[in-house]
Amino acid sequence: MDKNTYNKTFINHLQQDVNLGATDIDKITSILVFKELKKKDFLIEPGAIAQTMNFIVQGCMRSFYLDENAQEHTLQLGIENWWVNDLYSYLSQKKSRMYVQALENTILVQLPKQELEKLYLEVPEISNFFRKKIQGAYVAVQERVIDSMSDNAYERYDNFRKTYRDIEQRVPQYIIASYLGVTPEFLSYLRKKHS
Amino acid sequence: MDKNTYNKTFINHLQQDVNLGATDIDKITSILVFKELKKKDFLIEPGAIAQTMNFIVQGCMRSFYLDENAQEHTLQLGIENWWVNDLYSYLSQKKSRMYVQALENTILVQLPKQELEKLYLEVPEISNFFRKKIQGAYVAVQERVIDSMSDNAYERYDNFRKTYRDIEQRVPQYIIASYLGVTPEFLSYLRKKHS
DNA sequence: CGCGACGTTGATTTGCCTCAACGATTGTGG
DNA sequence: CCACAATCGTTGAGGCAAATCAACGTCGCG
Repeated sequence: MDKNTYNKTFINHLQQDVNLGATDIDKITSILVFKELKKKDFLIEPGAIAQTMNFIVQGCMRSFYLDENAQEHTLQLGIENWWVNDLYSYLSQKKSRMYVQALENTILVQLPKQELEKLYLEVPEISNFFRKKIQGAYVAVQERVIDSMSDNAYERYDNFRKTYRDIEQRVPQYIIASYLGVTPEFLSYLRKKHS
Repeated sequence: MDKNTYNKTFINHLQQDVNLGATDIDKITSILVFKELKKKDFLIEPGAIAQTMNFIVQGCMRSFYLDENAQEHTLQLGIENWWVNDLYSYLSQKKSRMYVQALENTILVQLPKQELEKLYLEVPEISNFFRKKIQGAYVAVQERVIDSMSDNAYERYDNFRKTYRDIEQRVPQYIIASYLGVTPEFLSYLRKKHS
C-alpha cells in the first residue's frame, strides 16, 4: 500500500473545501493513520467507543444496527471520498450501539480524536471543515426522517438511486432494502413492477 | 411580562450544565431578546433564515413541514425549558423549508446568532453548552430514524408518551399523529384498542 | 346559539410483510 | 479443479398494519 498516494487523495479532498498552506498540510499529514479492512471486517462494534474520524480512500463501508428482533437496519453507506463513523459515539465518547463494517476490502485514512482536536487549535480551517461535515450529517439524518414520513417505498428507492448512484451497483440488494426499511422480497417486487 | 423572571429562568437552565461567574451572567443577559407569540403565530416560515436560538420560557411550540400533498409532518415539539429552532437553517444560514409555530401563547428568550458567536469567544462554556445541544439534536434525530424503522405505530406512540409525558396532554391528538407518522384515525383506533 | 375544530367509528382498500420454495451465482475445502 | 454449501435475488400465496373515505358526536368559542 502506498501511503503517499493516500495522503494526496486525502489532502486533495480537504482542498476542495479549504485553502491550506504547505505547513498546514504537513501538520495534518503528520497525524494521519492508515487502516486496512478486509471485506466483512468491523471498524466499530456495539460497546466500542469511536476514537477516530474515518475517510474512505478505497473500498466500501456501511453502518447499521440490530433491532430487538435481530433485524439489520442500515443507516449509512459510503465509498471512496466519503466519511464513515458512528458520529454519536465519536462526539459523545459514549459506547456505540452500532456496527460499522467493510463491504469490500477497504483502506481508510483515520484522524485520531485527540490529535485532531489539537490540530483544530493550530489550523482553524480544519475545525471549520469538520464543523461543516457534522452539520451535513445532521441535515442528512433529518432528510431521512422527512422522506421516511413523506414517501412510499418506491419513491425512497428512487431517491436512493439518485443520491447514491455510484453505490447502488456495489452493494447487495438486501442491504439497500435494509437501508430503505423494506424487506428484500418487497424491493425485488418493486424493481420488477417499475422496470 | 417580567423580564427579570425570564432572565432568571434562563440562567437557571444554563447553570444546570455549566458554572457561570457573575460577569459571565451579565454578558449573557445583555444579549437576550424576549419574544411573545400568540397561539398559532409562526416563529419561522419556509423561505426565512433562522437568526436566533430560542428557549421556551412559557408555552408550547412545534416545528413541522408540508410534503408534496400538503400533509403536515411534525418534527419537534417543545414546552417550557426546551429549545426550538430549525437548526438546519440556523447553522447553515440557508432558507428554511419548515414552519415553527406556537401551539399556545408562548414566551421565548432568544439569542441572536451574531452576538451569540461573539459571546462564544468571551465565555467558552457557552460555546460548549451549545455544542452539546447540537450534538443532542443530532442524536435525537438519529434516534427517530432508528425507531421509525424498528417499531410499529403503537410502540412509537408508547415511546412518545414516555419521552414527552408532559407534552402529550397539551397538544391536539392530530399533531401527535403527524409526529408519529400515522393518520389521526389510526391513532384513535390504537388508543382504543390498548386502553 | 351556531360554527368550526377535533376526535371517533366503521367499511373498504392498499402497501408491505411473512413464509416457503426455487434458481443463479459465488466461494471454498478436499 | 470440481462439488457442494452458502449467499443472494426472485416468485407467489396469504395475511396484517395502516390508509382512505365518509359520517357522526362533542366541545369550545365568537
